[in-house]
Amino acid sequence: MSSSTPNERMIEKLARRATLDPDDRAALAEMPCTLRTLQASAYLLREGEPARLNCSYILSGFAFRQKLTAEGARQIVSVHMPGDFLDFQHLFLRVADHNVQALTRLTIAEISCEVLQELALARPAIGRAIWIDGLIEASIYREWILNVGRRDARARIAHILCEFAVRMRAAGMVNDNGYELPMTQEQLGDAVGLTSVHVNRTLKGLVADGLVRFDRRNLSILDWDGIREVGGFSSMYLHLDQSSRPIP
Amino acid sequence: MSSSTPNERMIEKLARRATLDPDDRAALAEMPCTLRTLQASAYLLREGEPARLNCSYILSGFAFRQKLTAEGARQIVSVHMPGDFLDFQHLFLRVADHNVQALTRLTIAEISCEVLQELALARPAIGRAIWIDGLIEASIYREWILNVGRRDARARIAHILCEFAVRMRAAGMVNDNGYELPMTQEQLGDAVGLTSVHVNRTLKGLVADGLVRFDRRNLSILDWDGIREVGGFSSMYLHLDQSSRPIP
DNA sequence: CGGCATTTTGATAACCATCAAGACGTGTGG
DNA sequence: CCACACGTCTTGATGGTTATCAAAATGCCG
Repeated sequence: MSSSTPNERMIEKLARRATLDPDDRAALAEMPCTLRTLQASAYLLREGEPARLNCSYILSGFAFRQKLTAEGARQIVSVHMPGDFLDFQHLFLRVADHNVQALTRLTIAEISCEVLQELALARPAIGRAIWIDGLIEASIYREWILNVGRRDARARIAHILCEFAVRMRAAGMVNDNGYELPMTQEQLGDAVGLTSVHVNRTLKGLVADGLVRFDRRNLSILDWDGIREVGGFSSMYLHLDQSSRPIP
Repeated sequence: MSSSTPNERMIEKLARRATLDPDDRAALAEMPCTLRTLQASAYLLREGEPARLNCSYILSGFAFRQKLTAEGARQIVSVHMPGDFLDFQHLFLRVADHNVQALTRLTIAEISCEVLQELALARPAIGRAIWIDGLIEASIYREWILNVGRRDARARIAHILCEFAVRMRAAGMVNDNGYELPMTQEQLGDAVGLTSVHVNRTLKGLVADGLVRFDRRNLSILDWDGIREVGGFSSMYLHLDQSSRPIP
């Protein structure tokens, strides 16, 4: 009943994925969770590790998923913001296939996998919402494969800046015209498959062309249509609205 | 009860994802389906299209998912073989965010989304198996992002050849030492973010080094340890065995 | 103020794309 | 059976994009 359990933000996000009735919300709100705070760059999960008994989502701060090649090159495969589930796939898989790391100082809520599974089973709308959330994450992965595989540096960076802008807005994290980009240029490079040096030059190109402004990690998009076109960005793959099919 | 409905192969694959009891299997086997055959390169689903009422999986042949940049460059984001679900995400999402195309002549079984959803709800083990299947697909997407983002041409191609070898074996599609690679070098390039010209040269390099043999689209791996090392391949991300966590 | 991470800039080289053209293979129709 | 057309594979030459190496400038935190 309490209107501000830590779970609120996560519930709101799930409610955007599927219709939750008041009982669903109450069940989620009452789900016991423990808060944990991590320093930037702390690992939440390591590749090869057995799945945890807990499952967590972000309360504040940012996190990312990452994999390494045998030679040690790093690729960031996703970036996560408040409300996002972090190790949700380990509800079902035995072994972690990638690393999850805090991007900034991070506060998460941990809930028991067992409790969440029971809830998903007992209340189909909740299971459905979590499932859909995972499907949308997969859609973002597909777009990232396209981004890294077939766009040049300028388009890649423009695209990821657009994606962040849209997702940040949906998460309520935009301040007037821009947003706080919580990544170094090296991390940005790791997310789009470029070196930090080339990210720096390309980013400066976008700034020089008047498409974005970028002061001390605060990014403002000055010409939305322009940057959208450079990046070939369309938000469809984020399935922000109408994400949920009507229940048959 | 009939032991050879078209659904058999799909059931076997799901059974590798989660434990299905005889009743689960029977329910899946009895699920009505209609067969459809498509020519190579026919579209099963187009980006932007509203979700279908049916959901399909492959009986024979190969298919792939694909996205295009605004400039028309193509990126293949996944390749699918017999037993794989093709438009499963549209159980829940309203709009297709990518294209699905036949790679070879393709036979699929179509089942009603409604029926499958009801089944997934009524029989948790089935819902669980389908869910896990999607989680593994997401894991493969993550590996592909790493592949295209951080490996050079030689490693990229070695890696995808390893992945196909392992998945083909799991799908029972290997003939003695090799497998039939159902892709042109141009399609291979679209899957790893390279041009067909560069795929050709790189492939020839792998052949010249005695790692693989490649005659008329039949690929044999001659030196498994060697090619695995070149590609930095480890099959962990495929979650082939022990994919399913024990039910708490 | 000093130390450290991050950003910035320059010079050079590697990798891969692009363009072009020929070879090979396969299916089709005369 | 041959001729032809078409897709795919192959090879060569060239250029552009991005990586690499190096070092200086900036910003940030203690």
